[in-house]
Amino acid sequence: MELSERDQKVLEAVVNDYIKTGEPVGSRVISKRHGLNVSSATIRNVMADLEEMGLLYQPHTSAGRVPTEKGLRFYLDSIAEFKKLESKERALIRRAFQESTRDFKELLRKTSHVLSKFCKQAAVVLWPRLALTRFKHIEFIRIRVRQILVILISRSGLVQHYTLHWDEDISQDELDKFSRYLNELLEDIPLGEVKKRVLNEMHKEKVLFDELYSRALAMTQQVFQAGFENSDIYIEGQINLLNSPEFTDVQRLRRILEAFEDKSRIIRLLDMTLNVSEGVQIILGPEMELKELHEIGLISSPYRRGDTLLGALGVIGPLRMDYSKIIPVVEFTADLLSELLEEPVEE
Amino acid sequence: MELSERDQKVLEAVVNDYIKTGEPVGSRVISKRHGLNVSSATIRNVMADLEEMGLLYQPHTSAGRVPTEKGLRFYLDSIAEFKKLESKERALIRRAFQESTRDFKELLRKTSHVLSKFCKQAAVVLWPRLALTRFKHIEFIRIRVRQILVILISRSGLVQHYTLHWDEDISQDELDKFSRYLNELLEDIPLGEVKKRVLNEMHKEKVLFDELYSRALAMTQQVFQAGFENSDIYIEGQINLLNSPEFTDVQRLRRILEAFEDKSRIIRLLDMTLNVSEGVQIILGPEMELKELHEIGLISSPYRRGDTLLGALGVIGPLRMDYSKIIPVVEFTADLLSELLEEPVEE
DNA sequence: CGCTAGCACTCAAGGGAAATGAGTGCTGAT
DNA sequence: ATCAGCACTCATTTCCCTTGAGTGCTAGCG
Repeated sequence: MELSERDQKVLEAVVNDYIKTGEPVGSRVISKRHGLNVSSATIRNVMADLEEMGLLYQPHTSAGRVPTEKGLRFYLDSIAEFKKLESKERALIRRAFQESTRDFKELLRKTSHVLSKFCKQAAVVLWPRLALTRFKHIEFIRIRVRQILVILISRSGLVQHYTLHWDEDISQDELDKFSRYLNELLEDIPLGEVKKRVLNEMHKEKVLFDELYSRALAMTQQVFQAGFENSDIYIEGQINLLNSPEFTDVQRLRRILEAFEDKSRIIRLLDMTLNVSEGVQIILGPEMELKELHEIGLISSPYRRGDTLLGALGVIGPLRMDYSKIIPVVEFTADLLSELLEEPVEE
Repeated sequence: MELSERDQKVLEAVVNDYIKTGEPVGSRVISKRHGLNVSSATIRNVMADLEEMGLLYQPHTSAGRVPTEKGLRFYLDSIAEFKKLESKERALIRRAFQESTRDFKELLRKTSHVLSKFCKQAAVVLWPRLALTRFKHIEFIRIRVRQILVILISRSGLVQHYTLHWDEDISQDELDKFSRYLNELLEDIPLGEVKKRVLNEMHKEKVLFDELYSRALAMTQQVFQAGFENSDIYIEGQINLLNSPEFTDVQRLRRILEAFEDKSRIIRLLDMTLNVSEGVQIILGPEMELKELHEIGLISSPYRRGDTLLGALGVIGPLRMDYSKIIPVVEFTADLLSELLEEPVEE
């Protein structure tokens, strides 16, 4: 698709005005407000062309134009240029993180809070993919007969736990031995490799004939099979969606919030973005499979530790949101979070 | 306030119809539908009386009557009789809990899910007051230099953790000693008494001169001071509020959801109910201090283990909700949760 | 040939008058 | 005491008209 400079300017103007006002924008406004020195009639011709290309759309004959999803996409991909976040804003966000503890969960929660506050939209933060974090510590606690609480801690301080039912009752003393054995065995390996390591170990001779070892391994196997899969997500600031006039219609709002309720979908959505790119991504509603979310957009970015992409964070808002503000915020926040997760060099 | 039998019947009819339809109810409907064999004119007279007493209210001259908060209160306290939940429903709720693990958090989350699903309103479940649960295990993990992850497990399997910054760096070996010492010291005492016990211990001679002990105690002191206070709450099904026509007005809805956003208020609210009574309580919006919540009602009940009231759960909905359904559900769910929390006798 | 001024046309949105109907209060009869 | 009947009130709905923003088209201009 080729657009002349002027065509692009007109499209840009339409998108910008539409994002600002939410109303269809007419030719007159554009010819007046924006620097193109042509009459409204000319703009109309251009707009008619853009409409033919499927970039604009007219709600009804006597209304102005609204960008289509295709138009928005084209604008975002080929026309708009997004700056880095201003240093003033950067400082503000940094400050918001200042007081927060270094507790992992707390940090993620804080992140979602900050994002939703600064972008005035709903924010999502995906938990790190467990498989990528490294083993630090495991502990088995006997809660009651045949019921064992398994606690897993990753090197970065992420705590996971899972309640396990076991066929026979095991004393706390023995469980302590399990812990000691496993803590040594699994030291510092990525959680994603635990299963493999355990399987390997199970076939070693010294283990095959040692009841304690093999039970410990069997238990670990089961726990990692069932227990620690759950990736989770923090969603915050859904109320902000109420700010947008497009969601004053309760039915629409309902559909969308319902989609949020089922977190697994959002998780999958964010998870997908992890495989695609390293930087900020924009996914427009109509590009998602979920038709409940057709009317919203997602701006997301992965966060990392070192070179591994751990998880993702993002902002969810109406298609008509302030990309020029939100994109830099998302970008910076992701960087900041990555920075905070960076392991300091041991002194 | 004294009401004749007939007056009560009329009030009841108004409340019931209003709850069902959400519209002001007129005299004609009442004289027809409900078993009182009097004409609408007579009903009108009765209604006029009830209005004078402040139990009913007329939005405008030619509209029917709506119960006032006072009227609703009177109805709930003195007129309505709530049955136990039907056994069919009971079985359904039991079933919903069937598959769930015995993991504490999972259980609470499940509870909020079940409540919101069965009552078709928003549900809240307050975490147990930590102070009332008993000590099971504490563990200190060195995450990085001068940063220690403290994990606390209560006897019922509730896991809490907190990231602690400590002035000097302590090796994992030493931390393990801390754990062993404290696990013995604090065995099985209620968490609310930990601080006292620690303080006591600090003054004992054998501790005063032992560096390890006193450091461990100091650390515990600090953790329990700052870390484990946070009571939390699960809120689920807020979307259900959108079902009620009274909240299709976005502004109202906004106010209410905003109040939800700040969980601490809701926590305080539920926490208060814990001190009042043992059974189901109904708090009507106007009775709360928070004027944001004037338009909603809360039906809550404590849950317990044995004889101690641990926490509370409840349903939040419009003032006009189906009390006759929800009250029994809340009551039963609280009982069921208490039952599930019951510690089985050790075999 | 590209641009523009001008004009007729379209259509959503706003506003006001009239119709509708649910519900009341009061009165006089039973 | 209770009720039938009637006049009255007032929110809600419906309809129609006006308004104004915006378009497409065409003829004329540089």
